[in-house]
Amino acid sequence: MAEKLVLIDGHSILHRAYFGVPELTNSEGIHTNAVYGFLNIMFKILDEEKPDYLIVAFDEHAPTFRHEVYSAYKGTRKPMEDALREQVPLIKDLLTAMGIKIISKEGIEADDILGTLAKEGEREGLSVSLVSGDRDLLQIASDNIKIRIPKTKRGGTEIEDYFAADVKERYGVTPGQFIELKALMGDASDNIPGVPKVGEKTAVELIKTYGSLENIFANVEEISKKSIRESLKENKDLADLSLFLATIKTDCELPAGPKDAPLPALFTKEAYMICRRLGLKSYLSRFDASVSADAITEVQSAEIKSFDEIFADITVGELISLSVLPSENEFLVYESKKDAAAVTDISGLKTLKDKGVRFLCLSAKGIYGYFYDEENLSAMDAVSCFEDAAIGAYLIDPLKGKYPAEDIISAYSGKMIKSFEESFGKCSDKEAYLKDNDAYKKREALICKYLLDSFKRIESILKEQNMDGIYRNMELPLSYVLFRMENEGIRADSKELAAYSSELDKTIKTLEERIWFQAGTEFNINSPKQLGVILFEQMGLKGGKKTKTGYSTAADVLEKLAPENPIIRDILEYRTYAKLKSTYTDSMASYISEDGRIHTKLNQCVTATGRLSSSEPNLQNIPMRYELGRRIRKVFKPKDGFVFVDADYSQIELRILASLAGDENLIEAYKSGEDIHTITASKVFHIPADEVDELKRRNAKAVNFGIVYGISTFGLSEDLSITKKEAENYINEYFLTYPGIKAYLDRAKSEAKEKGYSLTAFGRRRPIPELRSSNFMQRQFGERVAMNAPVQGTAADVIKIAMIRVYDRLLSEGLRSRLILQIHDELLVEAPKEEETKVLEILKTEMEKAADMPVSLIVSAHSGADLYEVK
DNA sequence: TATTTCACG
DNA sequence: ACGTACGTGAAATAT
Repeated sequence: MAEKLVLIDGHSILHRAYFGVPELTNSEGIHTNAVYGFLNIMFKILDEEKPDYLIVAFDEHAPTFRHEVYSAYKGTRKPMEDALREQVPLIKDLLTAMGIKIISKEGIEADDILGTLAKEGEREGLSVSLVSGDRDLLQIASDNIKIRIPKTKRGGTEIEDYFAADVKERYGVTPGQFIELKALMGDASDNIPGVPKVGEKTAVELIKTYGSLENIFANVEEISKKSIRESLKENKDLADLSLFLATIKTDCELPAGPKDAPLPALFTKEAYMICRRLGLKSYLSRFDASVSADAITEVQSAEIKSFDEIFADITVGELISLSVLPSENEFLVYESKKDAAAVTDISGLKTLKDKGVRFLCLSAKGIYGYFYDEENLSAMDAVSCFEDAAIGAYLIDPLKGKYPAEDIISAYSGKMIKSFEESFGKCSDKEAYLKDNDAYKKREALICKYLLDSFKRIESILKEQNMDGIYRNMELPLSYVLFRMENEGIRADSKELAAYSSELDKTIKTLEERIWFQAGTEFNINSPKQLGVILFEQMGLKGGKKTKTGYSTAADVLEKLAPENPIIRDILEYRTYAKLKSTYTDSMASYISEDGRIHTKLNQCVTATGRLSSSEPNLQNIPMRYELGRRIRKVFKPKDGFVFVDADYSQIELRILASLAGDENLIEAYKSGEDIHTITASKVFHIPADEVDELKRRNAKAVNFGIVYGISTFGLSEDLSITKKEAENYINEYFLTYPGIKAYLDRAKSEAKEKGYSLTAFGRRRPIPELRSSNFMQRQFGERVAMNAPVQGTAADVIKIAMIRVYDRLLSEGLRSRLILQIHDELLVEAPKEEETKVLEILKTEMEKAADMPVSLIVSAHSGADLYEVK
């Protein structure tokens, strides 16, 4: 086997990567998408080829990316974006740190460097792979030189490979003729003029007939089409020039040859440091443990000189270590651990708290349990000695979704902490603590020290951004309320769940048989892939490809096919039953704990808008809309002697929108107390309210909803199964009816564009980086987000305030009723029967007065004997 | 691990 | 010419 040489066209691949990978920045805000994409492509090639030699070629002067030349020529495209430009030195540094040979030379284009190296490698008996995004390089292809063109398809990188024969097959010309082809047809992006009037088709035909440019001109009189003939004769010099320009040189003087560039070790300490700084986490795992350990130790040993002095380890039970900083003894830093559940002795902690020690936590919700066994404090009082760095970091950047210590520290103190896995491998906290106690403590000490620094920074940023109030008066006390709610849980009847499950199972079996019979074969109905093949290939139903992997079999697609074949109805029904069984009966049962209750997690630092989320299990998506699923709700019951009291806001988001926008017509419509969708229909369709029929009301309702989502004609037309034209009319009429809404949405967009984020009425931020994306789709998405986030976010703020107030009132009035769930615009309380009336009043009052706005908030509350009854 | 589908607000 | 309504989480299958 011949030795292998891989050549990479540096700028071209970086350029491809930049446009192929969505915006990506590290904690310092440096763009890294192109670097990341470059590495993806490079490592894919290296893993595949395992070459013996590797060279990356760059143009000496970076900025002349092809489309910039194009812009000078045609004036239609933007100059290279800064976000791409700034990544050129980054990738060069990283490649250098990896020991990879980079060749660039004043006065020589990267194309020519690559051409020269490829031919030289071939002469030296190497098999050559030349990686570029630029098809010009195809002229270099031979039997030993493979041109590899990566394409960033959705779902990953695919590489097109061209040996000489492949070029011939694909383009019908040899690699050598490829140059002549280009000389004839020209290439705007390369400033190659070509011959006027000769386009791709003509050029291919000419080359196929005559073989070469020279031969074409020798026989130019034979050419039948007059305009082409004349143009060729007139522009021979242009053709010659184009040929010269299009030809890649293969005889340049270069500082090094292929054999001067043996594949280096790549995963060096220096490279590790750069990957870390750039936040290229997925590449860190490729580094040898010893390399990363070396790199980090260098940094950290400089920070912690005598860690025994500042580190004390309070072992609670045998599992938990808490890191304390005696030098700042008013603050104890606590990182909550998964194993924390096993803690038994909490006296040490309580003593510290009584002494006035304050606790900085990463999830305070997870540790309140060590301090409070009685409920006798208001939410605000309960959190008075706690801080939560994760909540702070979430408020500053709610898009991350996760706030581990290492990330917070690197973002707000600039220090680096090795990830747990890097330090201890794949194991639990407990295992690491036992196995390598010294290292474990040392790491805790570092986290402790830096987390405190980080939090100081977080506090000052919150203040700068006017979110200190939200942090201290809303989120922090809420974390305590959530702790109480999670603890309380909701009772679920496992017997009824099991009974319903087997009932569903019967129907599933029946439907399964029927579907298999109709399909004529047994297959997995749950597999969209198999189902797609059955429906669209075997049964010949007409379905457009909709997903990136194949046919879409989503409900809305199938719904349209329902009249075609009865199997569709059965499949849809099967899906409904299967979903109910797998998600809502079988799995729900596994979450019932010993107390007979389900303790969902109410996540406070997950959503981009400020809403809560619920998981393990998700109790915010228990079926409701259809009777079949809704029946599941009967298994959720209050404990004996109690009832459920449930209260929900009526159209909170639309009311908030009306208020934020200050639209007089919509505000007035709400003040009238009449049905808002009917009023809207009446105004939009210019008919009296009593002539609004079911359909018109439904359409108006859809527009109302659409507006809140950041309406698009497409979305509305899909939702209502109407044409885009009709949808557009609806929207236009809507905006004429409520001009204040239109003005507000425009303002929301432009302000968010200017600032880079949107704000709720309470000052919560949502950054919208998509608004500055170079991708049209992304920008459009950003605009919808800018319209929706203030509305959804303000609603989230309002109910959070309500939750704290409801919690406090239940407590201050000495009631035994407890908040147990929040479902975005709805609160559920478990109340002793005798407190039912009182709780109905408390919920309605506290929720309605949680915010005072031009359109008042209306809450309807009901009680019932199970979750089915209360709604 | 990613994708598809679908439950909710 | 694209390919879309906003916000979630979970299960199942495919990779």
